[in-house]
Amino acid sequence: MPATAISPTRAEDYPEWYQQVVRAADLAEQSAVRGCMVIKPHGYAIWERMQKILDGMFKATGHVNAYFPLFIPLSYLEQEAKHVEGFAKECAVVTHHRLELGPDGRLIPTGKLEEPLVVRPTSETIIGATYAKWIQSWRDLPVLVNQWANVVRWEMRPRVFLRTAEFLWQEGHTAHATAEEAVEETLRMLDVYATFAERDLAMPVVKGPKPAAERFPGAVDTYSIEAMMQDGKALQAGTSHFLGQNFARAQNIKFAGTSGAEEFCWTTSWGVSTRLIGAVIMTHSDDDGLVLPPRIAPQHVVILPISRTDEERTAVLEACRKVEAALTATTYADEPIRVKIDARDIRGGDKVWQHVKQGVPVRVEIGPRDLAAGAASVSRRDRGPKEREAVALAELPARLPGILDEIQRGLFERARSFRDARSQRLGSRAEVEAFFGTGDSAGAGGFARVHVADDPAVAAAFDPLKVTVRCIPMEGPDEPGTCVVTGRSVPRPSVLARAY
RNA sequence: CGGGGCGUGGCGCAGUCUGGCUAGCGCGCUUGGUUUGGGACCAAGAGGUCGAGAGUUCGAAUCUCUCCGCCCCGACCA
Repeated sequence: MPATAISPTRAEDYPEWYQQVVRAADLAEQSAVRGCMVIKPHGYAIWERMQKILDGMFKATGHVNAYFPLFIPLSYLEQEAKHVEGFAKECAVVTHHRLELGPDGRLIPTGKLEEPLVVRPTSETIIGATYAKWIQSWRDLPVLVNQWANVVRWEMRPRVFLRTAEFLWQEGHTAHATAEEAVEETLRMLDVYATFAERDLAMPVVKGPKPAAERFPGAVDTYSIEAMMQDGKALQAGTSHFLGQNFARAQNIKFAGTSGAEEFCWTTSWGVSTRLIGAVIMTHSDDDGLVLPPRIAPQHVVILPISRTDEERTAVLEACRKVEAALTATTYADEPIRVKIDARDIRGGDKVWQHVKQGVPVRVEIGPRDLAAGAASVSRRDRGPKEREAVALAELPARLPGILDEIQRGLFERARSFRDARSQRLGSRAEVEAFFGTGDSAGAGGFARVHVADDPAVAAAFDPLKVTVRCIPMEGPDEPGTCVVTGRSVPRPSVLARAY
Protein backbone atom coordinates (compact mmCIF):
# COMPACT_ATOMS: atom_id res chain seq x y z
CA MET A 1 0.00 0.00 0.00
CA PRO A 2 1.56 3.30 -1.01
CA ALA A 3 1.83 6.05 1.58
CA THR A 4 -0.16 8.34 -0.69
CA ALA A 5 -2.99 7.64 -3.10
CA ILE A 6 -1.33 9.67 -5.84
CA SER A 7 2.05 8.79 -7.17
CA PRO A 8 4.28 10.60 -7.84
CA THR A 9 3.73 13.15 -5.10
CA ARG A 10 3.72 16.89 -5.73
CA ALA A 11 7.27 17.16 -4.48
CA GLU A 12 8.50 14.34 -6.68
CA ASP A 13 7.06 15.44 -10.01
CA TYR A 14 4.50 18.20 -10.02
CA PRO A 15 3.30 18.03 -13.67
CA GLU A 16 2.93 14.27 -13.50
CA TRP A 17 1.16 14.53 -10.13
CA TYR A 18 -1.33 16.91 -11.75
CA GLN A 19 -2.13 14.43 -14.48
CA GLN A 20 -2.47 11.59 -12.04
CA VAL A 21 -4.93 13.60 -9.94
CA VAL A 22 -7.01 14.29 -13.03
CA ARG A 23 -7.05 10.58 -13.74
CA ALA A 24 -7.57 9.37 -10.17
CA ALA A 25 -10.43 11.82 -9.62
CA ASP A 26 -11.95 10.77 -12.92
CA LEU A 27 -12.20 14.34 -14.17
CA ALA A 28 -11.12 14.04 -17.78
CA GLU A 29 -9.25 11.95 -20.26
CA GLN A 30 -7.36 12.25 -23.48
CA SER A 31 -9.43 12.19 -26.64
CA ALA A 32 -8.67 10.91 -30.11
CA VAL A 33 -8.13 14.47 -31.24
CA ARG A 34 -4.83 16.08 -30.41
CA GLY A 35 -5.09 18.69 -27.71
CA CYS A 36 -8.73 17.95 -26.98
CA MET A 37 -10.05 16.37 -23.83
CA VAL A 38 -13.09 14.41 -22.82
CA ILE A 39 -14.50 16.05 -19.71
CA LYS A 40 -15.89 13.16 -17.71
CA PRO A 41 -19.02 13.41 -15.55
CA HIS A 42 -17.20 14.31 -12.35
CA GLY A 43 -15.15 16.99 -14.09
CA TYR A 44 -18.20 18.31 -15.86
CA ALA A 45 -20.18 18.42 -12.62
CA ILE A 46 -17.57 20.79 -11.21
CA TRP A 47 -17.90 22.97 -14.31
CA GLU A 48 -21.67 22.96 -13.85
CA ARG A 49 -21.22 24.22 -10.30
CA MET A 50 -19.01 27.02 -11.58
CA GLN A 51 -21.50 27.84 -14.31
CA LYS A 52 -24.38 27.95 -11.90
CA ILE A 53 -22.70 30.33 -9.47
CA LEU A 54 -21.18 32.58 -12.12
CA ASP A 55 -24.36 32.70 -14.16
CA GLY A 56 -26.22 33.89 -11.07
CA MET A 57 -23.61 36.60 -10.53
CA PHE A 58 -23.86 37.71 -14.15
CA LYS A 59 -27.64 37.92 -13.95
CA ALA A 60 -27.38 39.82 -10.68
CA THR A 61 -25.21 42.41 -12.42
CA GLY A 62 -27.75 42.90 -15.18
CA HIS A 63 -26.49 40.56 -17.88
CA VAL A 64 -28.49 38.21 -20.06
CA ASN A 65 -27.40 35.13 -21.96
CA ALA A 66 -27.47 34.65 -25.73
CA TYR A 67 -25.72 32.45 -28.22
CA PHE A 68 -23.62 33.41 -31.23
CA PRO A 69 -22.32 31.17 -34.02
CA LEU A 70 -19.35 28.86 -33.75
CA PHE A 71 -18.20 29.87 -37.22
CA ILE A 72 -16.82 33.28 -37.95
CA PRO A 73 -16.34 34.59 -41.49
CA LEU A 74 -12.65 35.02 -42.17
CA SER A 75 -13.24 38.62 -43.19
CA TYR A 76 -14.62 39.45 -39.71
CA LEU A 77 -11.39 38.41 -38.07
CA GLU A 78 -9.48 40.72 -40.39
CA GLN A 79 -11.31 43.80 -39.17
CA GLU A 80 -9.26 44.60 -36.10
CA ALA A 81 -5.53 44.61 -36.88
CA LYS A 82 -4.15 43.65 -33.48
CA HIS A 83 -6.85 41.08 -32.99
CA VAL A 84 -5.82 39.33 -36.22
CA GLU A 85 -2.21 39.43 -35.18
CA GLY A 86 -3.02 37.85 -31.85
CA PHE A 87 -5.16 34.99 -33.02
CA ALA A 88 -4.11 34.23 -36.58
CA LYS A 89 -1.56 31.65 -35.50
CA GLU A 90 -3.98 29.45 -33.62
CA CYS A 91 -7.14 29.25 -35.69
CA ALA A 92 -8.94 26.20 -36.99
CA VAL A 93 -10.28 27.02 -40.44
CA VAL A 94 -13.21 25.40 -42.19
CA THR A 95 -12.77 25.36 -45.95
CA HIS A 96 -15.25 22.73 -47.17
CA HIS A 97 -18.82 21.82 -46.46
CA ARG A 98 -19.18 18.36 -47.90
CA LEU A 99 -17.59 14.91 -48.09
CA GLU A 100 -17.62 12.58 -51.03
CA LEU A 101 -16.72 8.93 -51.14
CA GLY A 102 -13.51 8.52 -53.06
CA PRO A 103 -12.61 5.49 -55.23
CA ASP A 104 -10.56 3.93 -52.42
CA GLY A 105 -13.49 4.15 -50.02
CA ARG A 106 -12.15 7.16 -48.19
CA LEU A 107 -13.96 10.42 -47.71
CA ILE A 108 -12.71 13.45 -49.58
CA PRO A 109 -13.68 17.02 -48.66
CA THR A 110 -15.46 18.76 -51.51
CA GLY A 111 -17.69 21.75 -51.89
CA LYS A 112 -15.11 24.40 -51.20
CA LEU A 113 -16.47 27.40 -49.34
CA GLU A 114 -16.32 30.71 -51.09
CA GLU A 115 -15.13 32.34 -47.89
CA PRO A 116 -13.40 30.14 -45.32
CA LEU A 117 -14.91 30.09 -41.84
CA VAL A 118 -12.87 30.31 -38.69
CA VAL A 119 -13.89 28.30 -35.67
CA ARG A 120 -14.17 31.01 -33.02
CA PRO A 121 -11.10 31.48 -30.88
CA THR A 122 -13.18 34.18 -29.18
CA SER A 123 -16.24 36.05 -30.39
CA GLU A 124 -15.51 39.78 -30.32
CA THR A 125 -15.81 40.10 -34.06
CA ILE A 126 -18.99 38.22 -34.72
CA ILE A 127 -20.69 39.68 -31.67
CA GLY A 128 -19.47 43.14 -32.57
CA ALA A 129 -20.89 42.78 -36.06
CA THR A 130 -24.19 41.76 -34.50
CA TYR A 131 -24.16 44.64 -32.05
CA ALA A 132 -23.64 47.03 -34.95
CA LYS A 133 -27.10 45.98 -36.12
CA TRP A 134 -28.70 45.97 -32.68
CA ILE A 135 -27.52 49.37 -31.61
CA GLN A 136 -28.82 52.60 -33.13
CA SER A 137 -29.59 54.95 -30.29
CA TRP A 138 -28.24 55.75 -26.84
CA ARG A 139 -31.52 54.23 -25.68
CA ASP A 140 -30.27 50.83 -26.84
CA LEU A 141 -27.33 51.02 -24.45
CA PRO A 142 -25.86 49.43 -22.56
CA VAL A 143 -25.95 46.00 -24.16
CA LEU A 144 -24.96 43.45 -21.54
CA VAL A 145 -24.76 39.96 -22.98
CA ASN A 146 -22.95 36.81 -21.96
CA GLN A 147 -22.60 33.55 -23.79
CA TRP A 148 -21.63 30.10 -22.57
CA ALA A 149 -19.76 28.42 -25.37
CA ASN A 150 -16.83 26.42 -26.57
CA VAL A 151 -13.90 28.00 -28.37
CA VAL A 152 -10.97 26.59 -30.28
CA ARG A 153 -7.39 27.76 -30.13
CA TRP A 154 -4.90 25.55 -31.86
CA GLU A 155 -2.37 25.41 -29.06
CA MET A 156 1.06 23.97 -29.60
CA ARG A 157 1.41 22.58 -26.12
CA PRO A 158 -1.84 21.41 -24.60
CA ARG A 159 -2.34 20.44 -20.97
CA VAL A 160 -5.57 19.03 -19.63
CA PHE A 161 -7.84 21.85 -18.43
CA LEU A 162 -5.02 24.41 -18.39
CA ARG A 163 -4.57 24.74 -22.10
CA THR A 164 -6.54 22.63 -24.54
CA ALA A 165 -7.32 23.16 -28.19
CA GLU A 166 -11.02 23.28 -27.45
CA PHE A 167 -12.32 24.51 -24.15
CA LEU A 168 -15.53 25.64 -22.54
CA TRP A 169 -15.94 29.14 -21.23
CA GLN A 170 -18.20 32.09 -20.90
CA GLU A 171 -17.56 35.33 -22.69
CA GLY A 172 -19.33 38.51 -21.73
CA HIS A 173 -19.56 41.24 -24.34
CA THR A 174 -20.91 44.64 -23.50
CA ALA A 175 -21.38 47.92 -25.30
CA HIS A 176 -21.69 51.29 -23.61
CA ALA A 177 -22.27 54.93 -24.40
CA THR A 178 -19.25 56.24 -22.52
CA ALA A 179 -15.72 55.19 -21.75
CA GLU A 180 -16.38 55.64 -18.05
CA GLU A 181 -19.28 53.19 -18.12
CA ALA A 182 -17.27 50.64 -20.05
CA VAL A 183 -14.32 50.91 -17.69
CA GLU A 184 -16.69 50.55 -14.78
CA GLU A 185 -18.13 47.42 -16.36
CA THR A 186 -14.66 46.00 -16.97
CA LEU A 187 -13.73 46.48 -13.32
CA ARG A 188 -17.09 45.27 -12.06
CA MET A 189 -16.67 41.96 -13.85
CA LEU A 190 -13.10 41.68 -12.67
CA ASP A 191 -14.49 42.00 -9.15
CA VAL A 192 -17.10 39.35 -9.89
CA TYR A 193 -14.32 36.99 -10.91
CA ALA A 194 -12.20 37.84 -7.87
CA THR A 195 -15.15 37.31 -5.55
CA PHE A 196 -16.02 34.02 -7.22
CA ALA A 197 -12.42 32.81 -7.07
CA GLU A 198 -11.95 33.66 -3.41
CA ARG A 199 -15.40 32.93 -2.02
CA ASP A 200 -16.35 29.88 -4.07
CA LEU A 201 -13.09 28.40 -5.33
CA ALA A 202 -11.32 29.31 -2.05
CA MET A 203 -8.52 30.51 -4.29
CA PRO A 204 -6.85 33.78 -3.34
CA VAL A 205 -6.18 35.99 -6.32
CA VAL A 206 -4.31 39.15 -7.15
CA LYS A 207 -6.19 41.42 -9.49
CA GLY A 208 -4.89 44.19 -11.63
CA PRO A 209 -4.11 45.47 -15.09
CA LYS A 210 -1.68 43.59 -17.32
CA PRO A 211 1.34 45.19 -18.93
CA ALA A 212 0.96 46.08 -22.61
CA ALA A 213 2.72 42.94 -23.79
CA GLU A 214 0.21 40.70 -22.01
CA ARG A 215 -2.88 42.51 -23.24
CA PHE A 216 -5.71 40.83 -25.09
CA PRO A 217 -5.21 41.47 -28.81
CA GLY A 218 -7.30 44.51 -29.61
CA ALA A 219 -7.86 45.66 -26.03
CA VAL A 220 -6.99 49.04 -24.55
CA ASP A 221 -6.59 47.51 -21.11
CA THR A 222 -6.62 43.93 -19.91
CA TYR A 223 -7.18 43.12 -16.25
CA SER A 224 -6.68 39.69 -14.79
CA ILE A 225 -6.94 37.72 -11.61
CA GLU A 226 -3.78 35.77 -10.92
CA ALA A 227 -3.58 32.80 -8.57
CA MET A 228 -0.58 30.93 -7.26
CA MET A 229 -0.40 27.21 -7.80
CA GLN A 230 1.34 24.87 -5.36
CA ASP A 231 4.50 24.86 -7.43
CA GLY A 232 4.74 28.62 -7.06
CA LYS A 233 3.71 29.36 -10.62
CA ALA A 234 1.07 31.91 -11.49
CA LEU A 235 -2.11 30.99 -13.26
CA GLN A 236 -4.22 33.59 -15.00
CA ALA A 237 -7.64 32.59 -13.79
CA GLY A 238 -9.84 35.18 -15.47
CA THR A 239 -9.60 38.28 -17.61
CA SER A 240 -11.66 41.38 -18.20
CA HIS A 241 -10.92 43.71 -21.08
CA PHE A 242 -11.67 47.35 -21.72
CA LEU A 243 -11.76 47.40 -25.51
CA GLY A 244 -12.13 51.16 -25.87
CA GLN A 245 -13.57 51.98 -29.28
CA ASN A 246 -11.20 49.64 -31.11
CA PHE A 247 -13.78 47.07 -32.07
CA ALA A 248 -16.52 49.66 -32.42
CA ARG A 249 -14.47 51.50 -35.03
CA ALA A 250 -13.45 48.30 -36.78
CA GLN A 251 -16.99 47.01 -36.92
CA ASN A 252 -18.97 50.18 -37.03
CA ILE A 253 -20.80 49.84 -33.74
CA LYS A 254 -22.35 53.30 -33.55
CA PHE A 255 -25.18 55.03 -31.78
CA ALA A 256 -26.93 58.37 -31.94
CA GLY A 257 -26.20 60.19 -28.70
CA THR A 258 -28.55 62.47 -26.78
CA SER A 259 -27.36 65.41 -28.85
CA GLY A 260 -28.13 63.54 -32.04
CA ALA A 261 -24.48 63.15 -33.02
CA GLU A 262 -23.30 59.69 -34.06
CA GLU A 263 -20.69 58.14 -31.78
CA PHE A 264 -18.78 54.88 -31.52
CA CYS A 265 -19.65 52.60 -28.64
CA TRP A 266 -17.24 51.65 -25.91
CA THR A 267 -17.05 47.90 -25.47
CA THR A 268 -15.78 45.34 -23.02
CA SER A 269 -15.31 41.59 -22.92
CA TRP A 270 -14.53 39.21 -20.09
CA GLY A 271 -14.21 35.49 -19.61
CA VAL A 272 -13.29 32.51 -17.52
CA SER A 273 -12.92 28.96 -18.74
CA THR A 274 -12.63 25.32 -17.79
CA ARG A 275 -9.05 26.29 -16.96
CA LEU A 276 -10.52 27.12 -13.54
CA ILE A 277 -10.89 23.40 -12.93
CA GLY A 278 -7.15 23.07 -13.37
CA ALA A 279 -6.70 26.03 -11.07
CA VAL A 280 -8.76 24.39 -8.34
CA ILE A 281 -6.84 21.15 -8.70
CA MET A 282 -3.48 22.85 -8.43
CA THR A 283 -4.53 25.15 -5.60
CA HIS A 284 -6.01 22.65 -3.15
CA SER A 285 -5.29 19.06 -4.04
CA ASP A 286 -2.80 16.95 -2.13
CA ASP A 287 -0.91 13.69 -2.51
CA ASP A 288 -4.13 11.73 -1.92
CA GLY A 289 -5.90 13.33 -4.85
CA LEU A 290 -8.45 16.03 -5.49
CA VAL A 291 -9.55 18.39 -2.73
CA LEU A 292 -12.69 20.37 -3.53
CA PRO A 293 -13.92 23.48 -1.79
CA PRO A 294 -17.48 22.65 -0.63
CA ARG A 295 -19.10 25.47 -2.57
CA ILE A 296 -18.09 23.98 -5.87
CA ALA A 297 -18.10 20.33 -4.88
CA PRO A 298 -20.77 18.49 -6.87
CA GLN A 299 -21.37 16.52 -3.70
CA HIS A 300 -20.79 17.84 -0.19
CA VAL A 301 -21.21 14.64 1.71
CA VAL A 302 -21.03 10.96 0.93
CA ILE A 303 -22.68 8.57 3.34
CA LEU A 304 -20.99 5.20 3.58
CA PRO A 305 -23.06 2.39 5.07
CA ILE A 306 -21.06 -0.30 6.82
CA SER A 307 -22.56 -3.69 7.44
CA ARG A 308 -21.71 -7.37 7.55
CA THR A 309 -25.01 -9.21 7.65
CA ASP A 310 -28.21 -8.57 5.74
CA GLU A 311 -29.92 -7.61 8.98
CA GLU A 312 -27.29 -5.03 9.76
CA ARG A 313 -27.46 -3.79 6.22
CA THR A 314 -31.16 -3.14 6.44
CA ALA A 315 -30.85 -1.24 9.68
CA VAL A 316 -27.79 0.70 8.58
CA LEU A 317 -29.31 1.66 5.25
CA GLU A 318 -32.43 2.88 6.91
CA ALA A 319 -30.39 5.07 9.21
CA CYS A 320 -28.39 6.33 6.24
CA ARG A 321 -31.55 7.32 4.40
CA LYS A 322 -32.75 9.25 7.39
CA VAL A 323 -29.47 11.10 7.60
CA GLU A 324 -29.59 11.74 3.87
CA ALA A 325 -33.06 13.19 4.13
CA ALA A 326 -32.17 15.30 7.13
CA LEU A 327 -29.05 16.68 5.47
CA THR A 328 -30.82 17.35 2.18
CA ALA A 329 -33.28 19.44 4.16
CA THR A 330 -30.40 21.43 5.60
CA THR A 331 -28.78 24.30 3.75
CA TYR A 332 -25.20 25.35 3.31
CA ALA A 333 -24.34 28.52 1.41
CA ASP A 334 -28.05 28.98 0.61
CA GLU A 335 -28.37 25.64 -1.11
CA PRO A 336 -29.49 22.23 0.15
CA ILE A 337 -26.58 20.10 1.26
CA ARG A 338 -25.68 17.80 -1.61
CA VAL A 339 -25.52 14.33 -0.19
CA LYS A 340 -25.55 10.80 -1.55
CA ILE A 341 -25.40 7.34 -0.07
CA ASP A 342 -22.78 5.13 -1.64
CA ALA A 343 -24.26 1.68 -1.13
CA ARG A 344 -22.27 0.01 -3.86
CA ASP A 345 -21.24 -3.52 -3.05
CA ILE A 346 -17.51 -3.00 -3.08
CA ARG A 347 -14.97 -3.13 -0.32
CA GLY A 348 -15.30 -0.34 2.21
CA GLY A 349 -11.69 0.69 2.05
CA ASP A 350 -11.72 1.02 -1.72
CA LYS A 351 -14.87 3.01 -1.53
CA VAL A 352 -13.43 5.41 1.01
CA TRP A 353 -10.35 6.00 -1.08
CA GLN A 354 -12.36 6.63 -4.22
CA HIS A 355 -14.13 9.46 -2.46
CA VAL A 356 -10.87 10.73 -1.03
CA LYS A 357 -9.35 10.83 -4.50
CA GLN A 358 -12.45 12.52 -5.92
CA GLY A 359 -12.28 15.24 -3.31
CA VAL A 360 -15.65 14.84 -1.58
CA PRO A 361 -15.42 17.28 1.34
CA VAL A 362 -17.08 15.14 4.02
CA ARG A 363 -17.49 11.40 4.50
CA VAL A 364 -20.07 10.10 6.95
CA GLU A 365 -19.64 6.44 7.84
CA ILE A 366 -22.46 4.65 9.58
CA GLY A 367 -22.14 1.09 10.85
CA PRO A 368 -23.83 -1.08 13.46
CA ARG A 369 -21.53 0.13 16.18
CA ASP A 370 -22.29 3.74 15.33
CA LEU A 371 -25.98 3.00 15.33
CA ALA A 372 -25.76 1.43 18.74
CA ALA A 373 -24.15 4.63 19.95
CA GLY A 374 -26.57 6.77 17.97
CA ALA A 375 -23.66 8.34 16.13
CA ALA A 376 -21.74 8.46 12.85
CA SER A 377 -18.06 8.73 12.03
CA VAL A 378 -17.32 11.95 10.21
CA SER A 379 -14.16 12.45 8.16
CA ARG A 380 -13.06 15.61 6.39
CA ARG A 381 -11.10 15.87 3.18
CA ASP A 382 -9.04 18.70 4.59
CA ARG A 383 -7.73 16.42 7.34
CA GLY A 384 -5.83 13.14 7.23
CA PRO A 385 -7.65 10.28 5.49
CA LYS A 386 -7.73 8.20 8.67
CA GLU A 387 -8.96 10.92 10.98
CA ARG A 388 -12.56 10.78 12.06
CA GLU A 389 -14.84 12.20 14.66
CA ALA A 390 -17.96 10.68 16.20
CA VAL A 391 -20.98 12.90 15.80
CA ALA A 392 -24.43 12.09 17.18
CA LEU A 393 -26.83 11.29 14.35
CA ALA A 394 -29.30 13.84 15.62
CA GLU A 395 -26.66 16.54 15.55
CA LEU A 396 -25.45 15.93 12.00
CA PRO A 397 -27.79 18.39 10.31
CA ALA A 398 -26.81 21.08 12.77
CA ARG A 399 -23.11 20.33 12.56
CA LEU A 400 -22.55 19.90 8.84
CA PRO A 401 -23.05 23.43 7.59
CA GLY A 402 -20.44 24.52 10.10
CA ILE A 403 -18.02 21.80 9.07
CA LEU A 404 -18.44 22.63 5.38
CA ASP A 405 -17.93 26.28 6.12
CA GLU A 406 -14.81 25.49 8.12
CA ILE A 407 -13.43 23.45 5.24
CA GLN A 408 -14.20 26.19 2.76
CA ARG A 409 -12.51 28.85 4.91
CA GLY A 410 -9.68 26.56 5.88
CA LEU A 411 -8.82 25.84 2.26
CA PHE A 412 -8.80 29.53 1.47
CA GLU A 413 -6.63 30.37 4.47
CA ARG A 414 -4.23 27.57 3.67
CA ALA A 415 -3.92 28.69 0.06
CA ARG A 416 -3.45 32.29 1.13
CA SER A 417 -0.76 31.42 3.66
CA PHE A 418 1.00 29.37 1.04
CA ARG A 419 0.88 32.22 -1.42
CA ASP A 420 1.95 34.83 1.09
CA ALA A 421 4.83 32.69 2.26
CA ARG A 422 5.96 32.47 -1.33
CA SER A 423 5.54 36.17 -2.03
CA GLN A 424 8.22 38.76 -1.47
CA ARG A 425 8.84 42.45 -1.94
CA LEU A 426 12.05 42.83 -3.88
CA GLY A 427 14.00 45.97 -4.58
CA SER A 428 16.51 45.12 -7.23
CA ARG A 429 17.04 43.10 -10.34
CA ALA A 430 19.66 41.00 -8.54
CA GLU A 431 17.12 40.14 -5.85
CA VAL A 432 14.62 39.09 -8.48
CA GLU A 433 17.21 36.86 -10.11
CA ALA A 434 18.10 35.32 -6.77
CA PHE A 435 14.44 34.83 -5.86
CA PHE A 436 13.61 32.86 -8.97
CA GLY A 437 16.98 31.21 -9.30
CA THR A 438 18.25 30.11 -12.61
CA GLY A 439 17.45 26.43 -12.15
CA ASP A 440 14.37 24.67 -13.36
CA SER A 441 13.62 23.00 -10.03
CA ALA A 442 9.89 22.73 -9.47
CA GLY A 443 8.70 25.04 -6.75
CA ALA A 444 11.40 27.60 -7.20
CA GLY A 445 10.13 31.10 -6.81
CA GLY A 446 6.65 32.43 -6.29
CA PHE A 447 5.27 35.95 -6.56
CA ALA A 448 7.80 38.75 -6.55
CA ARG A 449 6.43 42.24 -5.92
CA VAL A 450 8.75 44.54 -7.74
CA HIS A 451 8.62 48.04 -9.17
CA VAL A 452 8.89 47.74 -12.93
CA ALA A 453 7.91 49.98 -15.81
CA ASP A 454 5.60 48.81 -18.54
CA ASP A 455 8.42 48.57 -21.02
CA PRO A 456 9.79 45.94 -23.41
CA ALA A 457 13.14 46.26 -21.64
CA VAL A 458 11.56 44.81 -18.51
CA ALA A 459 10.19 41.79 -20.34
CA ALA A 460 13.56 41.29 -21.98
CA ALA A 461 15.37 41.55 -18.67
CA PHE A 462 13.37 38.77 -17.04
CA ASP A 463 12.91 36.61 -20.08
CA PRO A 464 15.95 34.42 -19.29
CA LEU A 465 14.38 33.65 -15.91
CA LYS A 466 11.12 32.62 -17.65
CA VAL A 467 9.50 35.23 -15.48
CA THR A 468 6.82 37.63 -16.69
CA VAL A 469 4.94 40.56 -15.25
CA ARG A 470 1.59 39.04 -14.33
CA CYS A 471 -0.27 42.18 -13.34
CA ILE A 472 -0.04 45.37 -11.36
CA PRO A 473 -2.03 44.67 -8.17
CA MET A 474 -4.76 47.20 -7.54
CA GLU A 475 -5.36 46.76 -3.83
CA GLY A 476 -4.09 49.34 -1.43
CA PRO A 477 -2.70 52.83 -1.90
CA ASP A 478 0.00 53.77 -4.37
CA GLU A 479 3.55 52.90 -3.38
CA PRO A 480 5.77 54.80 -5.77
CA GLY A 481 9.15 53.34 -6.53
CA THR A 482 11.86 53.04 -9.12
CA CYS A 483 11.78 50.46 -11.90
CA VAL A 484 14.53 47.94 -11.17
CA VAL A 485 15.31 47.70 -14.86
CA THR A 486 14.80 51.12 -16.44
CA GLY A 487 15.18 53.31 -13.37
CA ARG A 488 11.98 55.13 -14.23
CA SER A 489 9.64 55.98 -11.42
CA VAL A 490 6.39 53.99 -11.28
CA PRO A 491 3.41 54.37 -8.97
CA ARG A 492 3.03 50.76 -7.77
CA PRO A 493 4.87 47.45 -7.70
CA SER A 494 3.95 44.65 -10.10
CA VAL A 495 3.70 40.93 -9.50
CA LEU A 496 6.33 38.92 -11.34
CA ALA A 497 6.17 35.15 -11.62
CA ARG A 498 6.66 32.15 -13.78
CA ALA A 499 3.32 31.42 -15.33
CA TYR A 500 1.25 28.64 -16.81
C1' C B 1 8.29 23.81 -35.02
C1' G B 2 13.47 22.57 -32.23
C1' G B 3 15.80 19.41 -28.06
C1' G B 4 14.92 15.26 -24.74
C1' G B 5 11.92 11.12 -22.91
C1' C B 6 8.13 7.63 -23.82
C1' G B 7 4.23 4.40 -26.31
C1' U B 8 3.73 -3.62 -24.02
C1' G B 9 -4.09 -6.06 -21.27
C1' G B 10 -8.19 -0.63 -17.35
C1' C B 11 -3.60 1.69 -14.36
C1' G B 12 1.77 1.34 -13.30
C1' C B 13 5.80 -1.25 -15.32
C1' A B 14 9.75 -5.39 -16.78
C1' G B 15 11.45 -7.52 -21.20
C1' U B 16 14.21 -4.14 -26.34
C1' C B 17 21.15 -2.91 -25.88
C1' U B 18 23.07 -8.82 -27.07
C1' G B 19 16.10 -10.97 -32.42
C1' G B 20 14.23 -17.33 -30.87
C1' C B 21 10.58 -21.68 -25.41
C1' U B 22 3.06 -20.74 -25.57
C1' A B 23 4.96 -12.09 -23.82
C1' G B 24 5.67 -11.48 -18.00
C1' C B 25 4.91 -8.81 -13.12
C1' G B 26 2.13 -5.62 -9.45
C1' C B 27 -2.56 -3.30 -8.92
C1' G B 28 -7.47 -3.55 -10.98
C1' C B 29 -11.47 -6.92 -13.15
C1' U B 30 -14.66 -11.88 -12.96
C1' U B 31 -16.06 -16.33 -10.08
C1' G B 32 -15.81 -19.29 -5.57
C1' G B 33 -14.31 -19.42 -0.58
C1' U B 34 -12.37 -17.24 4.05
C1' U B 35 -12.62 -12.64 6.14
C1' U B 36 -14.33 -7.71 7.27
C1' G B 37 -15.09 -0.64 11.02
C1' G B 38 -12.24 -1.36 6.13
C1' G B 39 -7.41 0.66 0.63
C1' A B 40 -7.77 -7.82 3.23
C1' C B 41 -6.43 -13.14 2.21
C1' C B 42 -6.59 -17.88 -0.62
C1' A B 43 -7.86 -20.27 -5.14
C1' A B 44 -9.40 -20.43 -10.11
C1' G B 45 -10.13 -17.33 -14.40
C1' A B 46 -10.88 -13.36 -18.21
C1' G B 47 -8.22 -9.74 -20.67
C1' G B 48 -2.64 -7.91 -25.02
C1' U B 49 -2.80 -7.51 -33.50
C1' C B 50 3.66 -5.27 -27.68
C1' G B 51 1.13 2.90 -30.94
C1' A B 52 0.47 2.28 -36.79
C1' G B 53 2.52 0.89 -41.49
C1' A B 54 6.44 -0.94 -44.43
C1' G B 55 11.10 -3.54 -44.51
C1' U B 56 15.33 -7.03 -42.97
C1' U B 57 15.13 -12.27 -41.26
C1' C B 58 13.77 -19.17 -41.10
C1' G B 59 11.96 -16.17 -36.93
C1' A B 60 10.72 -9.17 -34.72
C1' A B 61 7.92 -6.25 -28.61
C1' U B 62 13.33 -6.55 -29.68
C1' C B 63 16.93 -4.49 -35.79
C1' U B 64 15.90 -0.52 -40.06
C1' C B 65 12.72 3.28 -42.23
C1' U B 66 8.29 6.24 -42.23
C1' C B 67 4.18 7.98 -39.73
C1' C B 68 0.94 8.92 -35.34
C1' G B 69 0.26 10.10 -30.28
C1' C B 70 1.68 11.43 -25.19
C1' C B 71 5.00 13.86 -21.47
C1' C B 72 9.07 17.42 -20.14
C1' C B 73 12.04 21.74 -21.76
C1' G B 74 12.14 25.65 -25.41
C1' A B 75 9.64 28.62 -29.03
C1' C B 76 4.55 30.19 -28.84
C1' C B 77 0.28 31.66 -26.22
C1' A B 78 -6.29 36.40 -23.23
